Amino acid sequence: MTDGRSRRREDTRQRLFVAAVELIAEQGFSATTVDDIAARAGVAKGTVYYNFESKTVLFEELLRHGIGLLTAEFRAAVDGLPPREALAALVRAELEYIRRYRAFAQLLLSEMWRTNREWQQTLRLLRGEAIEVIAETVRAGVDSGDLPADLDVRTASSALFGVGLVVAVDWLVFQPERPIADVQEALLGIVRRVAQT
Amino acid sequence: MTDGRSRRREDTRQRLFVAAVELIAEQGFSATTVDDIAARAGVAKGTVYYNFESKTVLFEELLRHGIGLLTAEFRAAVDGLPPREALAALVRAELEYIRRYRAFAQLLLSEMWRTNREWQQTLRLLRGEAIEVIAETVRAGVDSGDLPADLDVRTASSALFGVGLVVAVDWLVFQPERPIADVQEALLGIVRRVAQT
DNA sequence: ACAACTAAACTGACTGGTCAGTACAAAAAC
DNA sequence: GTTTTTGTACTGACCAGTCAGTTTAGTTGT
Repeated sequence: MTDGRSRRREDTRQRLFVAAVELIAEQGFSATTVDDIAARAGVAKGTVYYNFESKTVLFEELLRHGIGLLTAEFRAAVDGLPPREALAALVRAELEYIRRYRAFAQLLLSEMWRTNREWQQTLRLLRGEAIEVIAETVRAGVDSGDLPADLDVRTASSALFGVGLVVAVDWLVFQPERPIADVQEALLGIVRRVAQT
Repeated sequence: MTDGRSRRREDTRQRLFVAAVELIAEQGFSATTVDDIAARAGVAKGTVYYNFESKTVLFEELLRHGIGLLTAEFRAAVDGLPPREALAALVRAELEYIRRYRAFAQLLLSEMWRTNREWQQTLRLLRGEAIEVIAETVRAGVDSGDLPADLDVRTASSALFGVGLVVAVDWLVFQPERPIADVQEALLGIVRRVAQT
């Protein structure tokens, strides 16, 4: 069961993910070479190809892994909460996630709105899954009258997702000395005002 | 003065800018080749190097050109207006700009928060110039009491800039069938609520 | 206990292709 | 007659992906 081989392999994959996410966040997918990733992970280039079909597949699995985690945290955050509290919980969860997986968030922000890339379809799908959690919450709030009736669910959801991302990453990149708690405060304040019926 | 030669050259440079901005918006800087840019501009590769020192310099001048235009429109928009109206005018100007230079906005969103790229310093500087115009307006509003006193000028300004960018580009990429006027409406509503004293 | 065996995991030199940048003679535009 | 553009060919660096060989972890036989 606890096979040392598969544990070792999972470890290598994890190290490759970490190396790849950092480098791609800094430089972008195309500017990051497989040799770079291997070197930063402390493995040989061949190991990358033993563990992943190709550079693109490595990136796609990385996206799946990262966004999957985010979606899970979204689901856990809203669980059982009434709409307006759930909305605040979502903002908190998103920022907490960005704080923890800073490089991944930066990568997401940079690659999210690209077109004409082979992995674009994958990213679009995953983005949809994460936003769907937000959309469910917003929809419930609008239906129950807890949120303004004229709120467009699809728009509000994707805006909320994007805004959290951009504000947090901007803060991390351009004003890193500030505590993330301040961003959370500011964003919560904005969301609360906008959510007023 | 109106030298036909320099006008012609300016024309070529312009065509190269347009080709480059479209390709880089779609694929990113590294994935875009000089041959691609030349081909899309309908120009020989040598012409690119006759007009620009290198691929990187072409991109830097492109950034300067594009953000310079945006900054100018910001300045024109706020000219003489009282703070709260100036703020609304800024949002309108930003969205109008994004509508007109869609590809450039997309490019900006993708490259803005990168680190470790040779042109990053240039971009950071230019971003500062554009945001400074917003910051002046916000500062004036806070000083005169037209905007909430507890508003952090630097944060609010960069947030406003980034949010406009992300919401507009998100709309353009994921819901292109919708009229941009809707985004403007939504954003203005949000900004108005947040700006309430 | 431990040596022999096996398959999984990993290595790194190598290949084939791509791309930024160069060179330059001839042509076109002004 | 000067500036700008073209077209083509070339170079050298770089890089994704391959593969034959090596190491490691677990298994089997004694």
